[in-house]
Amino acid sequence: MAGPGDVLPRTFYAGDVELVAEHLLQKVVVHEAVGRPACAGRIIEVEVYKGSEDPASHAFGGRTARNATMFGPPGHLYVYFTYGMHFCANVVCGTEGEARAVLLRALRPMTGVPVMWAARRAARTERDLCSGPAKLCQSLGIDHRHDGADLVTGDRGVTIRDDGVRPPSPAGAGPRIGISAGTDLPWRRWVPGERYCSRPVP
DNA sequence: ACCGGGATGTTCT
DNA sequence: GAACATCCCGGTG
Repeated sequence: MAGPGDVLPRTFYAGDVELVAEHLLQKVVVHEAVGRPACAGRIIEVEVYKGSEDPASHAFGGRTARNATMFGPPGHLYVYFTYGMHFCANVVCGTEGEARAVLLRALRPMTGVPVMWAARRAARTERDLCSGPAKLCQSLGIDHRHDGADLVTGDRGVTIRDDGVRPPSPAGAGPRIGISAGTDLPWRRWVPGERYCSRPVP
């Protein structure tokens, strides 16, 4: 295998979405695109979205063409387009039909950093590369073509791997960012002490 | 450091 | 027509 560590199995994603979110911290997102070096970053900040019962979730109100991937089986990438110019990536969790997902909010760049710089001209510091859900997609080259990608088989080059770094215990927890409903829920999770989070943490 | 406005287009009411 | 799981840039302190 080309990336660091072992690709996470399907069963990893099938559990309770809050636990999966905490266990995703310190795992490694790898994008191996044809014709360019692989790039990878360590997950340091995520958010939980709980499908039809969560007023902040795209799945609130039921299935549509856009959110269809969320309602599918776990271990796939749900990529959506927003604000006319940005892509954001979620990991589908739980069981098929629940529409639960974990939004990737920040990574610490690991490998292929020059590729990330080339993909994100606006970045001024290394922190700027992946310190936000749309920034990390731009740096890693993740877009609408990756919606529905299988993270276990790596059918579109994207996988998530365990290289032996343990998740924090306890993880940081606080309200989600950029939403107007469900702001009372502490469903943003991060690696305490990380400087590359999307926003300063409490 | 913090704040405000504009970019840009898909999705849903 | 409004909202949007965002980001960037230029202002001010």
